[in-house]
Amino acid sequence: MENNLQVSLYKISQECLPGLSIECVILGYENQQLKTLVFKFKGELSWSLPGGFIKKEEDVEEAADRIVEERTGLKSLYLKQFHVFGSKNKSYDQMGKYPGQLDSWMEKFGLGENQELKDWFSKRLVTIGFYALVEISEQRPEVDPIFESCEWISVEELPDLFLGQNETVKKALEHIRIQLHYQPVSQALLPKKFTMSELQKLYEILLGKTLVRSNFQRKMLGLDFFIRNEKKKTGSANKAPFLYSFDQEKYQEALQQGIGLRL
Amino acid sequence: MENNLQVSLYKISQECLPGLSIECVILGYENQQLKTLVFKFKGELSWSLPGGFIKKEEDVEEAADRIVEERTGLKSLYLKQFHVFGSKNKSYDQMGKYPGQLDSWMEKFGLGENQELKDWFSKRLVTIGFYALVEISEQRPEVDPIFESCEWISVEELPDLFLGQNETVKKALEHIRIQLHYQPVSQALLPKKFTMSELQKLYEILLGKTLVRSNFQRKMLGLDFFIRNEKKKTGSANKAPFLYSFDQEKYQEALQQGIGLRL
DNA sequence: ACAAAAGTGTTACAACTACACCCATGG
DNA sequence: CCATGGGTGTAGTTGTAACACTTTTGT
Repeated sequence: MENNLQVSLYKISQECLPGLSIECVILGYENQQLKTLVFKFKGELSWSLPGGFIKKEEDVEEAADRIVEERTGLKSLYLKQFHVFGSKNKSYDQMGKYPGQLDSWMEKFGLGENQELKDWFSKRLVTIGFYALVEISEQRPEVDPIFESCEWISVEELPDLFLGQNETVKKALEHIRIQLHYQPVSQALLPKKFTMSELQKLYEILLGKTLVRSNFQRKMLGLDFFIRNEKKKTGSANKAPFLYSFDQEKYQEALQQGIGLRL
Repeated sequence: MENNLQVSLYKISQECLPGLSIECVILGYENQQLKTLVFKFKGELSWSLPGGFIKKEEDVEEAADRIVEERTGLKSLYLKQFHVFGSKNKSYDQMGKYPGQLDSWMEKFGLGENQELKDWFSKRLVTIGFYALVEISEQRPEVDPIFESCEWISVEELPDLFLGQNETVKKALEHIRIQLHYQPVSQALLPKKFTMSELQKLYEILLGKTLVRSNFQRKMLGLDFFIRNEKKKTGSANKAPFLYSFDQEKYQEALQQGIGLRL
């Protein structure tokens, strides 16, 4: 195990571009909450966003795809870079609560005195932030050797992540909020078929305010890129809502122009 | 001269982060046209966006500021990263029309057989794209030793720039267009005091469509973040328009929410 | 006085808000 | 048949589009 880790890290330091990393805010939507996938370091209390490095013979966007896939086990429907974090102070040597922990960290994971690894991880990092939008129910996150576990946590209740990562999440959310009318955000976060209530809840969370149910419904359906499917059996004592899905062609076209709604 | 160039390039290769560059789309507004600053290589017909590298002890944003300042001679009012170009094929070895020109290029500029420089410039590049918005009338662009001249050229009439740079400009414009209601774009491109016509022309260019003068004026003034100043003497046979400026506080506040206008 | 551009008014129409009402479903 | 949540109707308000009208300025 420890050996495997050393080998795979060594491989990274050989195959990847130095000093340039990717960090992913993997967002999903579950139980009417926007959640992000965070990983817990082995034997520590600190949490981290999943990240990785870019192979020398790999496009940056490909790298992000690969990294998300390696972490969640499934291909993300929607992945987008949103910001470069280029503070001169950022490096893996600043992991955890205190700086200068690289030595003890390497020891803990049985990485010994490998100078190449040490050089690699003590480098200043410029990080490209991506956000991925996935449907939680479809994802089976796998856990890396250096991590103990992972968890979907509501973005409202995130613990302290190391270094700037809480800021990273915040920035990703800002970005998504602004791009809501230009990018297929709801499509990526919702299942193929969904009810108007589900769509509304998502909008409410992303916009941070409550919306009037009846008006929301008419405005959305008025946009004319939804397909009405069969009704959903809720199993509860109320009218069965219709399930809707996106009309790909019309949806994409509308996004191109920007969805001009006042919500 | 050639020696100076060699020294300064050598210095870059020593002081900067390898494989990571910055490219700037410096936009200005003049004669009712949106223009970008492009540089012409010495003795060649090809044009390039201004760019540079990030020093090891420098934030990425600082680097962008410095690079814009080095090129235009003035500090930009507004500078923002908008995209990372991470294609695995991008490198300075692909300069000009054909790949593999690095050797002849180095020879032309009297850089000789300097292996360190050659290594530096043959590396794969990941490029962070920034756009800068400046007021053209205030700028006095200076020209780098490797360039022959620079010019403000309308974004509609750009010549072929090398590699992906026409795409870079296009992407920057898309970005600005989407962010128009969330970022102080017009403030940065216009002089401190401006007329409603000037503002309208700018919007028309950014949005790519014509707007009705009278309605535009009322909608804008209705937003309530403009200050009306003295009238402008146009020197022509017509009514003198008011000069407006931005009420900083109210403008920023409105941008925070997003300016909810249908134009 | 005239041309040109700025600024204001007007009217019809579209969109949005708020709320009321009816409909379907399972207990 | 009632509680619950889905779906539609409507009146009042606000925002927008199109175009006409008035005002100001230099020639």
